[in-house]
Amino acid sequence: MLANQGSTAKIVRPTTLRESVLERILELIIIGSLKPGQHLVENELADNLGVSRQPVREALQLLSGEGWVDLRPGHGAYVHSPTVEEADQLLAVRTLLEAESARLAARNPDKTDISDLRDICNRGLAACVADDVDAAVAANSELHTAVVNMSGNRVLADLTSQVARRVRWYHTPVARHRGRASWEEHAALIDAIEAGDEDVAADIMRRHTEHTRQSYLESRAQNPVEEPPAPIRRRRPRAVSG
Amino acid sequence: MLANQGSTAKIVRPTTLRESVLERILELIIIGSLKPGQHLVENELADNLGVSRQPVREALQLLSGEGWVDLRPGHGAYVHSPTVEEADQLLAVRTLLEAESARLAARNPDKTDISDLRDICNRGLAACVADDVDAAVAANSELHTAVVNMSGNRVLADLTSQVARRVRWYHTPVARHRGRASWEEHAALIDAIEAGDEDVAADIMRRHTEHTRQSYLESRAQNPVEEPPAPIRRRRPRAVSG
DNA sequence: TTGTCGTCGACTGCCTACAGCATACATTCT
DNA sequence: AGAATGTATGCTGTAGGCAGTCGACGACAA
Repeated sequence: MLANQGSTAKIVRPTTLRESVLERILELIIIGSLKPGQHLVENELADNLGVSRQPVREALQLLSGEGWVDLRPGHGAYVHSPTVEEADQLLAVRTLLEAESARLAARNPDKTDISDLRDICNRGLAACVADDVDAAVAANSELHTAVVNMSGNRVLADLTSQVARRVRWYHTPVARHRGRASWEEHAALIDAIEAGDEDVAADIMRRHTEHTRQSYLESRAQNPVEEPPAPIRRRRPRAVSG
Repeated sequence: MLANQGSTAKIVRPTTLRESVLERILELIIIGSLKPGQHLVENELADNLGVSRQPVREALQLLSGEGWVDLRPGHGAYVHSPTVEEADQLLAVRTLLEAESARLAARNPDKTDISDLRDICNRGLAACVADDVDAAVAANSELHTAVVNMSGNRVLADLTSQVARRVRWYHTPVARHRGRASWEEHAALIDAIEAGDEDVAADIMRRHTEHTRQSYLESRAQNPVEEPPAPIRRRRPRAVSG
């Protein structure tokens, strides 16, 4: 189901400089060392990372493809900073995608997958009781990932991940952890998947992610971030066919 | 995410070389001059386009972000060639996204938008009757684009476009035009949107795109493409949070 | 004070060149 | 003959450098 990481290990990764630069910049963005809206000067990054500008440039291009940074031709790269509106739309789409994942997962539930889910759920609940926020967040993330992978639709999984990334949860930590109620919803979800109740599973997931969305929006309303002037992105519209 | 093209027109486009190279390569891919699975040698492209390798490289990186080409570190870029499985999954996701678009469009229908839809629909039907396949395909594309835009969710529109692009319809032209029945479905869809029938609109769109999916798959089953060895994509799994 | 112009600094975009692999072929050994 | 190894070639990855361009700041005029 999930690309088996085991076999991938066999492949010799020609771990290019560009890739490692990409990872490091990404890390800096995630931990918040590079703030949303910040201008990423190629020379600075190159110097700090001890490489030339070229790998940095290419890493930035790749990051833009994943929605982490925005490219303004002639101006350089800026850390992507989703507006409230965009975050709202992203979360709406996420709800849609994850609900479908839950539906597909329930369509042909797998015994081992289910038991994995239960393990994760138990760990998450334990972490929640122990007030270990980090562990709870990790388990939560793990669980959602497991469900989308169970859908069997890799495209769906990819898009979900992409969409979730672009929300930038880390800037509103409050929303990442809604406590015990969240885990009860998870448990109910697993039950529905195990029972093969497509509609129920989808509905639970939908409401669950909708809760998260509300949490996020409220959290963001309380901690308003100054919205930097929207970078001029030059996207060309492509027709939809069919 | 999709910049409004109207205001963009005013902005002086610092049309970089990389961007024009990107457009030209994209065109070559679309018209089929560069075939799926083909190895894109940077030097060749650079020579043919009369530029250096650098802009070509960067254009390829950007194209990889949009799913047009696959990058194999140390090997270069290859025109993306979706497997039947991937195309199937893409179309499944497209169904999901477009059905939601139709739902949202029906949630707050706009008079002028509706009349635009009808115009497009009439043109499409006329083209269909006149056996003008190109015009019919264009109208079809236009209509779907209009509906996703009516959803008011830019992220949704963007993702839909992205997903649709990755299917590569042009390699199975048969599936792009299902004739008159398709336009009757469109007409019904517009009625539902105008009436504000969310569920009906979503359902019509779902079945409509599902038809297209079936068409595509059958068409591809009849014209099997030799599947090139899957390039080793190095996707790093990212956690989903929330 | 406000609007306009010109200069300056900084950064990006692009080019050329070199180094490092990967693949394919030729060669040698068993 | 078959397998393993050496070699050659083509391509990618990276470095460094130059020119063009954008934005900011300050000077000058209304």
